[in-house]
Amino acid sequence: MTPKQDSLGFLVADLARLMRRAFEQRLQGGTLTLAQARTLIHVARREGVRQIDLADAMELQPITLARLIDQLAAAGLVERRADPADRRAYRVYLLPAAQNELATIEREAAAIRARALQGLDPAQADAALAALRAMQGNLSGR
Amino acid sequence: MTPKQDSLGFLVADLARLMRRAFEQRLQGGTLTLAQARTLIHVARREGVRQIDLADAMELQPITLARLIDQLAAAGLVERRADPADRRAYRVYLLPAAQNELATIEREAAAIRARALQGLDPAQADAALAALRAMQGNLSGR
DNA sequence: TACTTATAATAAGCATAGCTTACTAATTAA
DNA sequence: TTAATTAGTAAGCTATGCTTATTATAAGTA
Repeated sequence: MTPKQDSLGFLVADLARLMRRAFEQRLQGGTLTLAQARTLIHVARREGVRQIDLADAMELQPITLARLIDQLAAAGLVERRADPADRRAYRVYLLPAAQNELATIEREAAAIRARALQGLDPAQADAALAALRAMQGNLSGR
Repeated sequence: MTPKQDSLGFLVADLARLMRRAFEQRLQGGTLTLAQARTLIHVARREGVRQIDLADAMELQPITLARLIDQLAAAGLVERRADPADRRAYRVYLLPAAQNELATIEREAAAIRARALQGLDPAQADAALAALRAMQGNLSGR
């Protein structure tokens, strides 16, 4: 209705809420929340990573990540193995059950992505994604 | 570091978190949270609106909005006035103190926006905003 | 008119996602 | 060998939003 002149931040927050809602609806009955799914994907991308490095890559506080790993471990999707080189640290690995979940996540994410990008031509969509990544870079770190 | 091939949903969620963090840092010492600020802006845009209509416009559940209005009212920024035509309903109005807050919100939002869009040329930034709005439209309501 | 259904707001209570602060155990540096 | 740093966790808080149920009022229908 209203053209919504939300400034960037509010627009992004809005969009994140809409996407989260869509994702949760699609994963209903599934085991994972959005944050857990995101974590699982990151683990898959860098198996054997230490928690501290994963927290850094995901831009979360270590304790926040520790809880997420707890949940994934409780769900039988990942496991912690002692780091042979540092007795303080764990390394995080996927368990076999994770493959199914990863496939589901990617499928549902693709569906939402398709719906969100409806009506945008591919070049426009690519440009938008690139711009989003640039913004992410601008705001992260520091 | 990593080029981050996050799929759209995760990317947007990520960006929302980064922006929220930036906003909270900037409003530190101020009175408002992000959701409260968003609500205040919407009230300013449609003063005298009924809660149910505001909830609809903001795509929130009525109870969620009611709480936000509670908080803004407690902070002395808005007030509920009985709807003369419907004794079940309230209409929401700004109080004078809101002007200051609105100015602050817009200033800080502009600063974050500038930082996020650093390095993007204006056409690229405009295209990205348009794409975001299109996605918002695609995912909202239906 | 009387009855039923729908609507505006709220109450109670929960879930998700993240944080700060404080602690333990182990590592590294002085 | 002490001092400082680091990896992980515990406890508990905040912010944001939800579901379900309740109350009061409006509006439609028999």
